[in-house]
Amino acid sequence: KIHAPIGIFLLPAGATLYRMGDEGQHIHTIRHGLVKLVQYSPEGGRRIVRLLRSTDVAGIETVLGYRYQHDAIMLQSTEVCRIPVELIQRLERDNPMLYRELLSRWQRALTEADTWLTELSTGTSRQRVARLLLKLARDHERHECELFVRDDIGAMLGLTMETASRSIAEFKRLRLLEESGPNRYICDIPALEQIAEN
Amino acid sequence: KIHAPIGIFLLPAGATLYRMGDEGQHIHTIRHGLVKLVQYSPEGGRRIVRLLRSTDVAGIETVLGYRYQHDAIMLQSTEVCRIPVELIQRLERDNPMLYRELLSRWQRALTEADTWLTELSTGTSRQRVARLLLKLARDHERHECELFVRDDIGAMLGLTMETASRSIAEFKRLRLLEESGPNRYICDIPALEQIAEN
DNA sequence: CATCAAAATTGACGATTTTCAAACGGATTT
DNA sequence: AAATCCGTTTGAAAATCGTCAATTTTGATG
Repeated sequence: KIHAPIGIFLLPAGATLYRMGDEGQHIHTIRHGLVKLVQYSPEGGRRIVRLLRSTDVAGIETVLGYRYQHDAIMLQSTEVCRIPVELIQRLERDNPMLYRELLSRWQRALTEADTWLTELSTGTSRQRVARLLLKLARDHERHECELFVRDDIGAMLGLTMETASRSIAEFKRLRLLEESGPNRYICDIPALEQIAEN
Repeated sequence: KIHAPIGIFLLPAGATLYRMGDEGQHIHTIRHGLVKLVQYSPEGGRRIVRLLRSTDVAGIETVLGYRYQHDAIMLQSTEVCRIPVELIQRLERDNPMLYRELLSRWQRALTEADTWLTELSTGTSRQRVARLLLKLARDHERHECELFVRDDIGAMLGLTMETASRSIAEFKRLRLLEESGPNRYICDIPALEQIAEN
């Protein structure tokens, strides 16, 4: 029925979907892959505030006419669906059910943001890294997770790259992480949970 | 037209509006005052993830049928307006404009959450405290702000009470904060900005 | 396979923060 | 006035983290 202006794109790791401050005319749903939302503080700090995965939405703020509030950058090869804002606004009239679904994505983003604060921005570096690993590996079958460059891990947890690296290296030595590919690890969930709460 | 089930309440500092995990049937708009949203991590951590002020909304998650995701506790004597969820859902049909306004509050909460991450959860303790003070005092005429118990300041910034206290005490000694009442201070904005970015 | 560049790790040191304890101050109660 | 309570401030030692530099590892490429 409405197929005209929607586009589906496959973006490689490292590609930029949009930049903070851009005026956007599209929202994007993630079909598969992984996207980071990066925000910069006026003082020049850089922080990754969220990760987006399958069914998450990037750039909803444009529906209300705001500029994009983050850089959206692919962490993995990612397929995104681009939807014009006008379409969403028509949706509000024509398909309340689907619109409501959109709202729930909004709330999901908010929940994620809060979790990020309570779980990934408090505690020692070891605890934060453990919680991030759990977050990434828990639902994944085989408890496998693909890690990012240490720099990004630092930006997610409010730590320096070196501190993040030390924790990860320590986990590897303790055999809580078993390498299963390039930057892929199988996690010892119970042991990491132990560290996360202790 | 629809005056029946809406209520306006004046709650004293320390009062609880709702608790994390409660099934709510109401959203609340803040008319004046100050509310903290507190979230607890499974590991037992406690973090204040947002402050709500005039025109902010508390508990929108109930519109989607979710349980409250935070404790909502008054930091000052606060007047709130309680609106039943069904009313909101009727609003979706009957008054799209007002409904759209609600969405924008949703987005505002999300923006706040992200700011909290990038500005109040990174940097040294001194920087974080300075940024919090700026946040509280900037728009306020006379650059006055009312502080909270140190414990709460710690929970907002991801620091211990003692560290927060040390920064504040230091600012007082440097005369960047001049006491103007019980727990009220007039802030030296430029000096705090200097500290915030340095 | 050799080479190169980028990323990860490690070490050493200094700065910051936490921890635990004690002292302090103001307000209220006895 | 003394005692008590509650929150703040301060002190000192220990733990943690950041910084800077050097080294190793990894992955890509010729």
